[in-house]
Amino acid sequence: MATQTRRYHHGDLRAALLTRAEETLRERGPAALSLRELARDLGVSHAAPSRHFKDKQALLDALALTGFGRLAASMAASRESAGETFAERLATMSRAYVDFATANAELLDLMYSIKHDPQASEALVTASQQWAEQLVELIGAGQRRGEVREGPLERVGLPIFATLHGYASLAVSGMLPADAVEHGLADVIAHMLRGCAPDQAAAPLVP
Amino acid sequence: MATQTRRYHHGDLRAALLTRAEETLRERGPAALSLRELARDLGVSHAAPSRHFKDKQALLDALALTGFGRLAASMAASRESAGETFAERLATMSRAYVDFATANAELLDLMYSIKHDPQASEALVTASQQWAEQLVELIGAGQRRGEVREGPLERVGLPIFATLHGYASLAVSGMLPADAVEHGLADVIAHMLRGCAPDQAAAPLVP
DNA sequence: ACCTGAACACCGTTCAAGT
DNA sequence: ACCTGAACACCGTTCAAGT
Repeated sequence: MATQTRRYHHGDLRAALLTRAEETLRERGPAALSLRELARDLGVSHAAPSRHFKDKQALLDALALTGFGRLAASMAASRESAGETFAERLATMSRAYVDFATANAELLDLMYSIKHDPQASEALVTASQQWAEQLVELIGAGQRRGEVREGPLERVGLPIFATLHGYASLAVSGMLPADAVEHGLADVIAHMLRGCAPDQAAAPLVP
Repeated sequence: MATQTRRYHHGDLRAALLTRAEETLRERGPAALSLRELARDLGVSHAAPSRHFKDKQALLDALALTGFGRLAASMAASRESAGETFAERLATMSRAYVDFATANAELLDLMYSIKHDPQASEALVTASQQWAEQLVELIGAGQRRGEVREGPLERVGLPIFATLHGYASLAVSGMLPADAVEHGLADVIAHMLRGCAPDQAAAPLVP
């Protein structure tokens, strides 16, 4: 498709690049992401993106950063609608995480793959830990209510953290049939509750 | 190995490509993997690899396949040295999985990232499920011993599966300090045991 | 059968020059 | 300040031709 009028200055090239990159990632996967194609799609020269991202990795990092931001926001939002008990609130938060993961499968992969990179920016590393902190707060509240067993927050939280992340990861990588994701999540939540219930007390079941 | 005594320029290019590719993956990450560089390293023309792998993806698939094979083998080997009780055997298998993951971080990523691809070969998909089946067998044996609660194997197994996979995944992606991996694993195993203990019975602790 | 060498259509990155 | 256009050094893939 031949371009017609091309504005010299793009209105907000940086934001446009990120938006388009996420679309491409979602629709055609990470291998199909190319700076040159992005520039072409936005009607800009192939060198223009370098004004906003020093290289391709910088664009991927920025994309991951927005992902972590949206994940944390949707988990925070889920707290508003959550119930009173630890079981209800854990279930709500778990659903928020798994929903985000299935709705943003390729992005989630990008978000976590970036972290092997020792070059990863400070901002990215802290952003990646933000959703875990919401879970940690939840567990602390559960302990205060006597619904979660005693112990250091990280030690009680780590297995919950791993379970949730692992389940989302299985769902995202297609190891779970798509129609089994919602159903399996209930079993996973029940497992997490049993695992962190106070001794000698049956964990409350999810509704 | 069916060897031809006669060779043109290289003895076993296919195997050499896979070996070298894994070294590069481990040392310089997936982005640094290039067929042309591989060919250069092995002293062969850049078109030679296409005789053995129809394209780059085919080489990555083959690499992932060897990975799943080795993972399944090392989990199977861990069964030999495992104890009698479900708790001991679960702990041994979990360690085998996490050890493989940390020793082959980039490869593990490749193994799972390949599966979003609907093009993934039949062989790859079945190989990716093989280690899970060993875990399923273990759980079945645990149920027969009365050490794991009743229920369909997939439903009881899925949370264990998710937890183990998630923990390895956290360790691999660097979200866990490297020196915390071994220590955290004990908590994770204890959590799994509590989560699948029969009702009204305390789960045995790992040694 | 296995490999070479050239060719093609892409990349990411850099930089002097334009507006 | 923001972008262009050319240049450079890479890619993956294909294919006629060599051995």
